Amino acid sequence: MIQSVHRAALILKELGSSRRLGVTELGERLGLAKATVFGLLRALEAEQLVERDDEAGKYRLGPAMLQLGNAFLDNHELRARSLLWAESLASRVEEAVRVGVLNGRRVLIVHHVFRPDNSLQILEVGASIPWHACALGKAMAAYLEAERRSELLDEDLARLTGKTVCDPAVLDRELDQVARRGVALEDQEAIVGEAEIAATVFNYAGVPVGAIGVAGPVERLLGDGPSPQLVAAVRETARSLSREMGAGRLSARAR
Amino acid sequence: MIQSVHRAALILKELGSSRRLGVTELGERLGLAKATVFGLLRALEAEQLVERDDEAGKYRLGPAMLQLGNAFLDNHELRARSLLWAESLASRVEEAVRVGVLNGRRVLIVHHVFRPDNSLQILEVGASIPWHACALGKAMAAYLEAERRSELLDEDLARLTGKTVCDPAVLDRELDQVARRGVALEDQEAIVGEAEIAATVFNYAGVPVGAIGVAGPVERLLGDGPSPQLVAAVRETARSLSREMGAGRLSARAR
DNA sequence: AGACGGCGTTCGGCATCGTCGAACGCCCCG
DNA sequence: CGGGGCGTTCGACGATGCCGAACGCCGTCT
Repeated sequence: MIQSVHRAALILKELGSSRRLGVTELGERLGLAKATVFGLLRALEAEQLVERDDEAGKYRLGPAMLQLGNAFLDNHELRARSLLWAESLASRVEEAVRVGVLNGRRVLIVHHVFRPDNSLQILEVGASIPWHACALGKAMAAYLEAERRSELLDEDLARLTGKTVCDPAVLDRELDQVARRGVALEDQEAIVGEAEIAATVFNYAGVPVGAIGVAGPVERLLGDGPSPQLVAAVRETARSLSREMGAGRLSARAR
Repeated sequence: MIQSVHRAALILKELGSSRRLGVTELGERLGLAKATVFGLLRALEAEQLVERDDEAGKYRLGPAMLQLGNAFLDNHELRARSLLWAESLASRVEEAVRVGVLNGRRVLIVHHVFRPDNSLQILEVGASIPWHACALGKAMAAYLEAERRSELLDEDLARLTGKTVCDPAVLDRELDQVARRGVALEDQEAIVGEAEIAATVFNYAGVPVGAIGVAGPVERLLGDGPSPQLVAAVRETARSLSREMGAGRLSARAR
């Protein structure tokens, strides 16, 4: 649908995962004539969505991309509403807090508060993680309708560490448990040594729209069993956020 | 050039500055038939560059936008090389550090290290500031070739605060002074109470490719004249970064 | 309760617009 | 000095995306 737009998007995604590429290489990867790729690049360049590397005429993503990515965040309702809650959760439990949404088979981090201890941490906003390898993803998956859930379970569940759960049956049972407990856990399933405790955020209609959770060293979060205070804090924050999402919508409707 | 790509980009930019819009409104703003806009939106939606609001069928930017914005940062050479320098500058002077590049008539912040004092700060990465209202912008403008500089000086120099310098002649003289001193200053020209000290980053060819600077409360940065330690720290950091940018390119060439 | 207006959406025909292969000029390398 | 790789230009063909008009849905006004 709209060939040229589709192809332009393919080029952007290709450039996004490759630092810089030339016209010829892009043409080969996408199976397009050089002239076609060139035309598309020229158009994207005029929009600053793409820019030319100083030398060698190669292309990379352009600054407009960053501005639009930021605009996405600014317009994101869940993110906007979670800013204060995430901040207060982080200072309450003294751990990093992440907020994510489900995007296909991955969780996209839309907000991230550093652990308040002055240590050097990298910002994860914009990162995307396989849903089955983080507590945020499991928290959302647990409340999806059956059909969508089995879609997620059916396909490639990549192994990221020795502890990643890749068996659909095991994951399925885990999701049931998550739904019962109201929190999802993750024990070094994405990064060795790192764990996460997360809970689901719902909108006014009871549909999961995201998740919020605490991430940190496994010994502090899951020492012997998940820390009860952390679980309680995460659950309460998620519930407050859900209420706010619902209240927002309802008051908007009342207008 | 490539009408549909251009129009798609216009839609994205329009959505970026409006939270959410409907087909009709977009059509009006861009002077396009509804059906045309709809087709473009459908294509963009398939790429996740745009998503539909749950109710009311309005559209907003999609999650792929955030991923691409992040990919831009990951691929950004100046940003990558500035990470460590910015961190060490921030802890040395105990103030926030910003790194920016010139994008048209604005400075795009590509990296931002918080002031290390646990205060609540908002991340400015992705923000774009009129070049004449920040030290980063003036640091770059001062070293542009004459033609490009006068382009920047010629047009709308918006007033953001009472202290914003909007007179081209005054700015022109200030830029000469920046070039002589090797640092640019900004005194509450963007935000009342906030000042900045910045220096230019050059590539191997001596072309300004960005700037790095310290931002903070005016009394700490410019108390009575710019703090000499800060100026020295900023200058040294910018020079180190420049050397690294140059070295990177030269070694790449030597291959 | 009914009609209206506004919305997002579908349809189909026309001509525009993007696509492609081939050829060009440039640079680097042998 | 010749070759091969690159990004770029050209021109002609025809697929493709554009548009105006019509549809169906919802909320509102009377």
